[in-house]
Amino acid sequence: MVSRAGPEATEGGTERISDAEHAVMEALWKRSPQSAAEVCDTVCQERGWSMPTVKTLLSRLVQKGALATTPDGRRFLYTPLIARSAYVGGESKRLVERLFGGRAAPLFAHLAQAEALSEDDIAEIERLLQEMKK
Amino acid sequence: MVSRAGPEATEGGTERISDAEHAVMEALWKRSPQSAAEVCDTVCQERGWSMPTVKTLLSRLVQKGALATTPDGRRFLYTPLIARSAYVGGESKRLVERLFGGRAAPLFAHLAQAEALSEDDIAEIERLLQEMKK
DNA sequence: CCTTTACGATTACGCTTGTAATCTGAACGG
DNA sequence: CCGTTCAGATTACAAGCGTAATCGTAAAGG
Repeated sequence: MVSRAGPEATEGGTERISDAEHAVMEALWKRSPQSAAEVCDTVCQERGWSMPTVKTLLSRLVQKGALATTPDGRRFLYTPLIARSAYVGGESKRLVERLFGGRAAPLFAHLAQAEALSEDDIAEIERLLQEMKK
Repeated sequence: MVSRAGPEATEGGTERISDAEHAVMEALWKRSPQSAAEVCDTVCQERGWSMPTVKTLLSRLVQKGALATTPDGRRFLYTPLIARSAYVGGESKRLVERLFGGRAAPLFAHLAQAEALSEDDIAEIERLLQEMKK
């Protein structure tokens, strides 16, 4: 094939990862490489999917450049090409930008107000703040 | 009509608001009520949309129960039915859950690490923390 | 060898989203 | 009264997504 006219044929992980795809990525971030069957073991149970679904998602992620495949006998092993931290960072930034004009403090205020912060969270954040000030 | 057989026929804003729809909501959160034309004035410029697009988004939002309409002469005025803070809270929570296992501290750590926190942010967060501890 | 099986690849299909054109009916100008 | 115009409503349509069945083929077992 190779004739795919995608805008970023040769590039690393740029295209957006969907929600379902994200679940698959999580499995592979936890451990990699894994075969499709192994990924399914994890994910199919969590989300009630069937094998074909996982296959599709894996393929799409490969297409998007988010996963690499290594042949292993007659099957493939999948490995993430983008780091979890990069994904998480990107998503967080998107949210902060979309909802809080790019400022993180309002996000924090919101979480605080919504009582989405546990005691532990607060303690840890304080610790982080201390650390940052040094 | 009232015959909408959605799972939450009588409820406030439950259904998910898409990205494009969100832009429209923002315009109406900033000021409301507004007519379609007024919303378009704001949004069409920001996002390069045309009037019909805005109309569609407004309709979908009404369908979803996110906007109310008030007849005003031969047109409608649109008013948000869900508060911005509710939306923002929901989205934030979704993100924290999806990406950080529901704990906010890791999100914070991430933002800190990514240097997405300005001096001001940090100062304000400290202030908020102080307040919360009281 | 030939059949079963276990893969990845291909195809499918309905839903949502982004973006918009067209239709229809009411108001307003003459 | 009648045509023009300006609303909302209806329809459109391609792309992305969630979910999956089917196909083709290579391995593995008898």
